[in-house]
Amino acid sequence: MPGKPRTYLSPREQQVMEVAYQRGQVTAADLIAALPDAPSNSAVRTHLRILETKGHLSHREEDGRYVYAPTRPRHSAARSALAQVLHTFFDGSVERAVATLLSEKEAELSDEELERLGQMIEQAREGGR
Amino acid sequence: MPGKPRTYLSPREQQVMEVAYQRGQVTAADLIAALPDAPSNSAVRTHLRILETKGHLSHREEDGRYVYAPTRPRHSAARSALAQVLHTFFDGSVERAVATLLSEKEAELSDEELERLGQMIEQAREGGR
DNA sequence: GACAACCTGTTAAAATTTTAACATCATGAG
DNA sequence: CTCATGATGTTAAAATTTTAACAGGTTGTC
Repeated sequence: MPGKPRTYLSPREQQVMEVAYQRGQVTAADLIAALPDAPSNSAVRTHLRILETKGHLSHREEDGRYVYAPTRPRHSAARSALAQVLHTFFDGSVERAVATLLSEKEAELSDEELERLGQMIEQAREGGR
Repeated sequence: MPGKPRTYLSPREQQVMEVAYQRGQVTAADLIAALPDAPSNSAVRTHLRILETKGHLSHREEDGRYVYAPTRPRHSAARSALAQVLHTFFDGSVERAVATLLSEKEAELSDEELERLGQMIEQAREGGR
C-alpha cells in the first residue's frame, strides 16, 4: 500500500477546490462571487465539470441549478493537507507544527480552547503511556 | 494592508517548491532524483529558472552548478501554508487543527514532545489571561 | 589537442489549462 | 404566445505550462 500519489491541481482548480471545501458546497454563481479574479460564468462551469470528471467534485440538482460538493470528506482532505505541510515545512514534526500554530494565533485562543487543548495533550500522554 | 493575494503555482512548480522547502536547497540533479515522474534535465532547469524570475527561488553557484534556495524563509512560508489549511479546512480554528494533528499522529509523539506541548499550552494560558 | 562528461542558456514545439462564444432548454412576466 | 432571464453542455480558440532539442562553456583524461 504505497499511499496515493498526491494529485496536483492547476491554479484555477486549486481555487475552486478551496472554496468548495471552505463552504462545503458551491454553485457557479458562488464561485464567481467568491473569486476576486473570476472569469466568465461559462468558464467557471467548465472548471466545475472538469473537476467532477476528475472525481474531486460531484453535483446534485437543486432548483434547477447544480450544486457541487467535494467528493472526499472534508476531514479526510484536511488530514492530507496537514500531512503535506508537515512533510514540506516541519520535517514531519507534529510538535513543531503545533508550536507554530500556537505562537501564530495565540492571542485568538480563548481560555476554553486552551483548556480543551491541555486536556487533549493530557489524554494523549496517558494513552501513549 | 490587504494581505498578499496568495500566489498559485502550476503543478510542476508546486512540486519543485515542495522539494526546495523540504531540503532547504536543490539542484537540477536533486530534483530529477526526487521527482518520481521527473522530465528531462533541461526541462527541470527551465522550471528552476522560471521560479527564480517569479521571485520564489534564488541561486548561487557552487562547484560550477547552480544551487537554488527558496527566497522566502521556511518558517514564513510554513505559517502561510498553515493559515491556508486553517482557512480552507478548519474555519480558522486553531483548536480543531491541533486536535487533528494530535489525533493523527498520536502514536508518534514522544513523552518529551507531549511534555513540551503541555508547557506551551500552559504558557499561552498564562500569557493570555 | 581531442574527447567525454557535466554544466548552463535559448528557443520553440507539444500539451494542458483557461477562457468564452454559442446553442439549448426551462421558467416567469407581460 | 413572446420575450427576457438564467441554467446547462459543446466546442474551439487563447494563454499558459511543460518539455526537450540545440548550442555553447568548463573540466579532466588520454
